[in-house]
Amino acid sequence: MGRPDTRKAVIEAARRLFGERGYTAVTVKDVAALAGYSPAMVMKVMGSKAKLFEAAAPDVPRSDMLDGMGEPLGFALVRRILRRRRNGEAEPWSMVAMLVQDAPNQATAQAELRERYVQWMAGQIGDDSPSLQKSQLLVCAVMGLGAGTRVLGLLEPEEMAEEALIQQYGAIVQSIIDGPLSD
Amino acid sequence: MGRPDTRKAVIEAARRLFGERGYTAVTVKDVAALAGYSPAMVMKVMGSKAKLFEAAAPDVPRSDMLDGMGEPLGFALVRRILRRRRNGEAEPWSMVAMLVQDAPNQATAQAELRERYVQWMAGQIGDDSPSLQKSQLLVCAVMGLGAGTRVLGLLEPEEMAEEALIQQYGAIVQSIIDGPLSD
DNA sequence: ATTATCTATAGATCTATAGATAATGC
DNA sequence: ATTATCTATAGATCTATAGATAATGC
Repeated sequence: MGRPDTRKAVIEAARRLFGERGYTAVTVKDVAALAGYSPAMVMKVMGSKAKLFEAAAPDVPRSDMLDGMGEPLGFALVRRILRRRRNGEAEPWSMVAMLVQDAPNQATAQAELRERYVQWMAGQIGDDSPSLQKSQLLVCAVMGLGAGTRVLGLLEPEEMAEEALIQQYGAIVQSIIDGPLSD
Repeated sequence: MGRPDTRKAVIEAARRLFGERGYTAVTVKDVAALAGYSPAMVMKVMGSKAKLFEAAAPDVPRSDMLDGMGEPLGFALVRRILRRRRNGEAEPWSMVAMLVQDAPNQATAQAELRERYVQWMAGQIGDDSPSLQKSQLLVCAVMGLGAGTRVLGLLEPEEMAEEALIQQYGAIVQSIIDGPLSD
């Protein structure tokens, strides 16, 4: 039922749309159209819309932990969010909450996304024994900036210069990283 | 068409439900049931579900800026969020993003909620000339904690002691308030 | 012959409206 | 007589399935 390619294309289309609009606002028809198939085909290869959602858990922010080096992580994280805003790119951090709240199975989505984002953050810190507390605090702070800027439209460049924002909010994020916490 | 009381009861029920689940997940039938009327009555007094949503813009966090005094605002904000979690109460800060993203008219909802929350925060600071930058940064930081704890389930008491969290995240929030910014 | 894909449609919701009934005020 | 409220239902979507057709492999 469906070549592996079909399945892959469907999941990829779903990942993109769910990541942009959440679960409910995206219809099977939308996903099918983007993938270039009929809605029936999507159902056949995935079984249900809920299963499609689970298979298409949206991307963690790009693992480009490489770029922006030379700058401490806290500042780099903020800078990347503002760069995405400037370029009109999607902002994963602004969608996390909606993806959980709108998911067909909230508990599953919460566990999945929570784990994913916290672990990703721990990996970014790159300590020998990265503190889970630190990672979770960072997720809060970064998610707040993502949602504030992209969902509420706060801190637009006219209201606060990008560089000033990077310095101030970056310092906050960095202070969590440099903080004295351990598990 | 509907006594003023009816309208009030409907809006109150809607405010509660929308504040808990967002727009799409709440049906006119749900609101009607909670208010004690038929769905048709809700439609008659409000015109449409979208108009009902606009009339029922969810509450800003309780204007209990009074309590918790003796403690600086930054810590008090964090403390209140954790108290609501402990008591199983609704967390407005965790719903802001979803309310905007899921609204029938995103632009309207964004403008309305943005203004509301930023102004509320400015009022909390209580400076003679409260900085809008500060308020917006605070909204980001506080919203991040609300969403992180209540939507993603981060920083549960077993993972980080409440008081320690208040001290650390509270210090962050407070540092924004005490910071050198001005508009 | 089997697998991939589509068309057509059932069944479930949901918003919104039309028209009937019940309650209230004069 | 007018206002408040309900029942019944139209019309629009949406997910999911059944069954038909087209493509592929032997």
